[in-house]
Amino acid sequence: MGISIEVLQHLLQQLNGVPPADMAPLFAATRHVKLEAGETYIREGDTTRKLAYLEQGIIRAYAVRNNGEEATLFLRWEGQFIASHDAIIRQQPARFIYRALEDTVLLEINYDQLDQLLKEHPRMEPLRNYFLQKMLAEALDTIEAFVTLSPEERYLQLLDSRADIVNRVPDKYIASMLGVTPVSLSRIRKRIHSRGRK
Amino acid sequence: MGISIEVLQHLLQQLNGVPPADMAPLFAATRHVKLEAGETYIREGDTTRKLAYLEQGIIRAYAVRNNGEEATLFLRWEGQFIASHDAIIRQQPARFIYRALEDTVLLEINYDQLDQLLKEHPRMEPLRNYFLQKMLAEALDTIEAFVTLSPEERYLQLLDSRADIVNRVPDKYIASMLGVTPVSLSRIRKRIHSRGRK
DNA sequence: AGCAGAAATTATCTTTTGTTAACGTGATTT
DNA sequence: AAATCACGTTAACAAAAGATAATTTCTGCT
Repeated sequence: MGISIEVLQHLLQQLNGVPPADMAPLFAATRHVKLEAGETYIREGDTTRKLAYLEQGIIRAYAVRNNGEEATLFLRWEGQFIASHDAIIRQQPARFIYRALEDTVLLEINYDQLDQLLKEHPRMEPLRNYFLQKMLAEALDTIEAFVTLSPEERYLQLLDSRADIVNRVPDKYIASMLGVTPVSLSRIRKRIHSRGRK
Repeated sequence: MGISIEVLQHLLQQLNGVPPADMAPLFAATRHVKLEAGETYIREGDTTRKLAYLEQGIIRAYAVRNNGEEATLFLRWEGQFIASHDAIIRQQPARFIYRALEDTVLLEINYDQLDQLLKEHPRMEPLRNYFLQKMLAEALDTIEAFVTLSPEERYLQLLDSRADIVNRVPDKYIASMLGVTPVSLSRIRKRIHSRGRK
């Protein structure tokens, strides 16, 4: 089924006691976007400033390297926010590509519109803080994993915390997110299994 | 010498046209903190919510692993912001330690005070957005480097962009920030030099 | 200047990862 | 049903990194 819009509404209410009435103009500015599996949401060079809440599905953000290889930066799934970072944070064309791995439903808002809205309704600023902080916390967790854990440990951690996501996503994307090649991830899995059997 | 407070003031003015007069209460709530080289700014378990602007010096944030080893998450230097992430973002005791690598001068504000201030002066919200976005952008860059570059490439990139910082910081901290051991960084350096000579 | 401790390098050996290519397997298409 | 394609696994070898310890170099301090 996925996570309904009510969850988001509930979340926002909790944030800083923003009363539901105040949120009407916000939701009025949003729209639902449906992506098919494999469809691109944001492409390299895009300058549109989008912020979206994932109601259903998985989106993969990846960079294309000089040699043509793709490197997955992160995955986002239902209940998380996704934003065109470069455009929003740096006023710069997107360096990354955002593509749906499954059929995906987003609740999207144009960031410039949101900006305007927050100027008129400063009471809702906690919303912006909320997703910025959430994305920052996730990013710092990722960095922590890179400096404190081996690839194998990172994979085990991911399995532990998000086994459902790991099973929904092709291994090659998991591998590049962990900073290793698919071949290496395959060996890691083999090692884990052979140890588990003993 | 370091970067003076005027730079910060100037920065804030540019942010969203916050008039200087509005900033008086903000600066009234700040205080200068001086740290000696080696002094700890935030220790593991701390719950104080601090946000600081680095006027001079370098601070290292690191985690202590189960085996007692330290893993450097990041370095921050003059002109950057530093915040007790766990306390601010997650309302959670700090998992990381922040320690000055050199004599350091901070312009510090208590985050709860800032929160209060921003409620009274919503015009200054862009300040909060600014440092959140800046920290997020940096974190995403770090993640990008981890998934797209080898340790050697990450080191070269760091040398390229921040040679001054690399030279001010012991190699072992640089190494753990890059996700490798000091021994390995030493070999990387050797490889680079030997290639450079040819 | 000389000493002590920390930091960096080097050496040796083991483990892991990268690279390339071959092989199986399951899904999709025609 | 056959062919195709993408994905994961396996193999073989090269390159890099981890672990440990010895050694050298650097730094701070008295």
